[in-house]
Amino acid sequence: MRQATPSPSAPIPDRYEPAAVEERWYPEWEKRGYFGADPESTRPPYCIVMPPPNVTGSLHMGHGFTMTLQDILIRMKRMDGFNALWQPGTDHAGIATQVVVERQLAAEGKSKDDLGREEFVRRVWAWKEESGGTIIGQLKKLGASCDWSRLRFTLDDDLIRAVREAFVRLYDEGLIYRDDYIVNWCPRCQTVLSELEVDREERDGEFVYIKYGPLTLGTVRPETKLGDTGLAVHPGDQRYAQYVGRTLDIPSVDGTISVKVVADEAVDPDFGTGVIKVTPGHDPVDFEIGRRHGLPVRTVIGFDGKMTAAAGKYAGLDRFECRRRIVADMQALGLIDHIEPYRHAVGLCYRCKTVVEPLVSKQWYVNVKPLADVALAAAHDGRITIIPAGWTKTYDQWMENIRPWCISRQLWWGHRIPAWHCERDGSVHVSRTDLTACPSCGGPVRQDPDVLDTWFSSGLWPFSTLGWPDDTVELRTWYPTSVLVTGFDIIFFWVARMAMLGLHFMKAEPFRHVYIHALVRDAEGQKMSKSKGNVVDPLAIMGKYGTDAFRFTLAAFAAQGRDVRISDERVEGYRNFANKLWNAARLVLSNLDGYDPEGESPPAGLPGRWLESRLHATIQGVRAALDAYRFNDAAGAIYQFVWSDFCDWYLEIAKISLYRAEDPAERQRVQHTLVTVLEATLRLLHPFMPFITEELWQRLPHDGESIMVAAYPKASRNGHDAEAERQMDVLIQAVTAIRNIRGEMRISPAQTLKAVVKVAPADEPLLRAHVTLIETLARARVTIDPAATRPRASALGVLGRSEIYVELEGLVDLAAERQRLEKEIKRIADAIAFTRGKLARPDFTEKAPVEIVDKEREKLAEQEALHAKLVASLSWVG
RNA sequence: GGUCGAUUAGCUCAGUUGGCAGAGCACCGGCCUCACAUGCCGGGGGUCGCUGGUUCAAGUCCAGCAUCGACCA
Repeated sequence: MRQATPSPSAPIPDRYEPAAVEERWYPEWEKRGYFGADPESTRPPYCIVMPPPNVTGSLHMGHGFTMTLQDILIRMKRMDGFNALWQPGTDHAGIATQVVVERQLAAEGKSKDDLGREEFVRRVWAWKEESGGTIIGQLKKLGASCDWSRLRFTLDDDLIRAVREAFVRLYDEGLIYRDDYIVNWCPRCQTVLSELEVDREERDGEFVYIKYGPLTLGTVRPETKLGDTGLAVHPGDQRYAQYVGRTLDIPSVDGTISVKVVADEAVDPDFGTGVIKVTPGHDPVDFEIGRRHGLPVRTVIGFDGKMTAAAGKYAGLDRFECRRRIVADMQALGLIDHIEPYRHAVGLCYRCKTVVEPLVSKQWYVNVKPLADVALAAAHDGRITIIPAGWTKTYDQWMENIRPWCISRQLWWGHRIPAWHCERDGSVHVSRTDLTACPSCGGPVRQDPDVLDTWFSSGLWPFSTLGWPDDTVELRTWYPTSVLVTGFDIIFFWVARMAMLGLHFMKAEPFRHVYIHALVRDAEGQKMSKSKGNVVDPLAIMGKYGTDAFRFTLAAFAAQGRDVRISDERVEGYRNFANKLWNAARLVLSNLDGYDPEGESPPAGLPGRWLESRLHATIQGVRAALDAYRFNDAAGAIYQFVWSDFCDWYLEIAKISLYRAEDPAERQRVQHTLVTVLEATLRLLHPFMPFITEELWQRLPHDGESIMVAAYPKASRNGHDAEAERQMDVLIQAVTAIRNIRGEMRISPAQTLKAVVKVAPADEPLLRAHVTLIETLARARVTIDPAATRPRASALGVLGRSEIYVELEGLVDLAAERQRLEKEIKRIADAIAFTRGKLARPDFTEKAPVEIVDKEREKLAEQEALHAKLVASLSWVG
């Protein structure tokens, strides 16, 4: 081991100051090319494609969380010898981005139509150029080690080519088609929305019972009465059987309308009066009923949300105003039976919260059913594993009930649909290249005005970013990718689409694992939202406590299946952890004088062997946890090791050798243990806390140019040292026993105690060899004597078969010790009663495994011995 | 209405094959002990939501109930 990039002269502040360290190392890593992955490398591939954030967005907690987890995985795998690619990118986010720019225009008193399509799109690109770098810069603040040289944007030329290729192929395979169908329409955004883009919200409304000729029925949308073309009842409903098949002429608010009565299973006979009006033009369920029974579609609400000419005297009215007017008019005509208050779910545009209007229109669809079947199979035969497994069911249910995917959007920002309409013969032509004339008749053509659903391009992401449709070395190296890390909220939007399209075009799953994490919430468990004003800004947190503390907090709380609640207080705790590590390293670094990194490593003493054994267990635990995406377990194991094993115990022990350097060899071997264990710990922690670990690692003796490219620690074959752990356990117990007496007796730490150990023969060599350790850590003068008798006025500590007497003469009130003993006696007596009870039951002794029963007997014996000692010792303080 | 999840210390949460409940924070007591007061030492605190069942043994498995939440309709 050599000191590669030492900075021994630089003073080490006594607090960790993150800002300077972060600013120094990230550019350095980037400059040295550590983030770049080489497709020609012979190392085993590992790849994560980043779920692309909105190009014009900025980093929020959700990003911070998911990107931290991805960075932990990629850094760990990179260090572990994999050819690790973290593929970054951004999404054009069609509707979201368009809405933002429309708002900007509105602030200037303009609309997108004032500008025209070309100018508007230019304007969006300008906004993209202006704000597109923001989130990238923020990801760098977070320490994200993606290969920035491969950054992609969903509207890059090569990705546009991939989208066109995919569209044309699906079209040629007959999987893309156009259809007149009822869709969710946003009258504000002037576009169709997929089912997933509609948010449901409970609202108070009215359930209006209308007299409908001879019948009465209830509806929450009286205004759609103008579009009614039928009535429906349940086939088994005897009350209305006589009407089924008849056409009724119903006097209404604007003349008489004709409706046909049909019987359909979709009607719930127990809801309302059991009769529903059928408005195929404005309700998805009614549309289906209409199709089954041949009812005509009558559109009375237009794309602008206003009543159409077909609405007669109500034409031109806003749909909600029309509702009020119609109810009033019907009331006047005596057509209202009664009105009940009613709470029901309305559909809202997920971007602008306008109430969506179901409307019939011609749209482009993908018949995803055959793709879904394949995607479903892949999740069941082990090609795709979803973690935690519980989400598989959600994925299954969606795939099993999948409906045609509406992929056209009436937006201007996005991938224009590669279809051309002939203005002469009306034919439609789908093409990879732009058409200028109709291939069949040579007539003039114009391109379909619509753009594709954003998720169509994101669905290609795992392979389009790697060069598809070309057969690139990147694809051959990294596809299928290793894991997709994302939140449960986009399982349908994204995971499902990628699975379907990846399997379809690549004939292989896009990712082997899907790790689904939870949501980040505020300290009270509320979902963060701008309107609630409870948004916690990750950049503010990072600025206040440091990036490493922020990342570690997220990892430490990332228990599977549970949301993460973040608050300043929690991050502060891990800021303290970073500082603890910093100071531990400071202690080590300031005691390395005379240390020869190249020198022979002397065999470690007991504490060193113990520490190495603990490190070994920690490495095993961290690796196992990361392999299983149990980030909280991994973080917890390191935290515990650093703070408790390394700092609280080993460093305190090490000081004895370092400060009382009687024996240079002893000092040398302690230095060796300190350096090697700390160095390995830093590497183990690096994926979680990249900055502080690099900074400290560079100051320690080390091999290599950066911790980022150093090896991830491996658990050694014989790493577990059971004997060292057992022996150290005895010493720790001895120290703790004395400290406990001091604490309970409220004796000042400044007071050196006098203790006598009546040692059991088996422990005598151990305790004699390490008496200084006990004396120092317990602040006591300790005498080891197998034949010791108990001094007058002393406190008793029991240590296995040995006893420790702490002299209290003149130090404390003996009544306090008596109290302490009595408390202890009661505790043990309760435990004995419990164990005896267990052993007294024949069922237990006969049916439980022998080793369990033996363990209980052994325990009872120990408890009884301890009890006897404590009881006997009462007389010493009486 | 359907599906899934949650309910463990004052708070936030761990607890992977069933074998006498853990952490962090908060709290109480004692300490500025030469790495760290963003710290050190010691301590108190839980009938593991409720009711049954399986088992020698249940926080852990099964059933039902209650409360909360998410998703889907």
